[in-house]
Amino acid sequence: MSKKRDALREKLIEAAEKRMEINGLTGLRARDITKDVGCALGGLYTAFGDLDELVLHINARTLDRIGEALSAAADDLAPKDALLAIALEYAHFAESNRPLWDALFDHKSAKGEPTPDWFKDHQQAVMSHVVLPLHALQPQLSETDLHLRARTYFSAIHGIVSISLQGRFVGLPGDHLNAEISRFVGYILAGSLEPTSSGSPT
Amino acid sequence: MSKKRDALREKLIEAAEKRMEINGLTGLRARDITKDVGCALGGLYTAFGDLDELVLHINARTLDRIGEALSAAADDLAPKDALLAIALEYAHFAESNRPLWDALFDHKSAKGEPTPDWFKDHQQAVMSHVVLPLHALQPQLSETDLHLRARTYFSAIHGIVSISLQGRFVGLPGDHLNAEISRFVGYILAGSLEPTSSGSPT
DNA sequence: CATGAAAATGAACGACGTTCAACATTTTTC
DNA sequence: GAAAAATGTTGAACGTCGTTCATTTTCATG
Repeated sequence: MSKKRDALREKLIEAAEKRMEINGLTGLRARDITKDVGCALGGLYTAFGDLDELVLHINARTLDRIGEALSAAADDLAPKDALLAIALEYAHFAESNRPLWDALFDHKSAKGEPTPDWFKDHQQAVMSHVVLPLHALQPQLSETDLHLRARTYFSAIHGIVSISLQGRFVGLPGDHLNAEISRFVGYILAGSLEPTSSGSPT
Repeated sequence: MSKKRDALREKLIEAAEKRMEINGLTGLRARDITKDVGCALGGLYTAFGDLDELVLHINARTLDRIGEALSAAADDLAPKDALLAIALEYAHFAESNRPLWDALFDHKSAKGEPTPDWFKDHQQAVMSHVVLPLHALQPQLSETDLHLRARTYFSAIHGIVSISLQGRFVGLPGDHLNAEISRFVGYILAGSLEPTSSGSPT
């Protein structure tokens, strides 16, 4: 029933992803993609409701790749080492997959549509690689707090990588990224494990 | 000689900024702006080379406002308190100026043009509010290292704020932002001042 | 007032995402 | 297997956008 349809969807995602790896998110044209696939322009709108929806599928794939990369990097490591390895691997992935990684955060759905649940699952899968070592380090945390801390840690690393890679911010040598991350993670781990720092800082 | 021209530029920036506060960066139309100002569509291109260039001027204004806000927040505080206050104020500014703040990071020049120097100056001015207390805390740092650490600190806070505000990431209560920032800054300050953590972490 | 340079104008252009009436194909029905 | 209904595919056409540029208007100067 939907065998052909699914095949077309897959081919479109593949072609669009290939285009995006070269020209980035802003260089993605419906006409180019459909030409690559060999279907009519309108065909894209029988497979997806939107060009945004197609991008969402590409981004889901990218999230999965990030998840695999983080998983491999943290494999077998002790919790603290895992957190550092994840941060460094995240930076490495971003560097070596710039257009795809950029699209992950540059893309905003034109209409006000909220992020679909199936996409959030892919995000969650990435986040789980931070949750695991964090849980090992701080087993007393509630589920909610654990996820809050994981998101905060991930967000901070993401910010460092993000602003470093988009060199448009005030020029500073960009190859110090790994060193900055290592030092920064060191600070966090040292600070968060201080038994005296349990009070709220003011 | 260029009095009228400068007046038009100013009116265009003002009108565009007002539009952006309501409809965001993606809702910015050359036709709307010029209609608001009362000039012809082409008039925008006698004042600016580009719509992107106009956005750059709005963003420069936003950076200046952030600088003022951070300055006021850190006023008179001890270095460690200043760093926390800056982080919290940055989050507060982002929350209460969403469209303008979003544009600051969503905007990418369509062509490959690098960020102009005059714009980097505005960025630098913001960063200087992090550099100052950091220098007080770690006076032994070289100029380069100082700016690297400042950018890393700013980037991390930015990442936390950024991912928290764009709620599309896996749903977690958003009003914990301040608490997360406070805790996180506490970690960094505690960890970075540990005399035993001078070795490279592994 | 005449003149020429500078600024302003808005119709026109090309590129884009999206739509939809027409056409083609597959499935169902008898 | 033919006819009919449902479904899938097509690409010309539409509306919107940023941008251009031949033309007109403005205005300081001789």
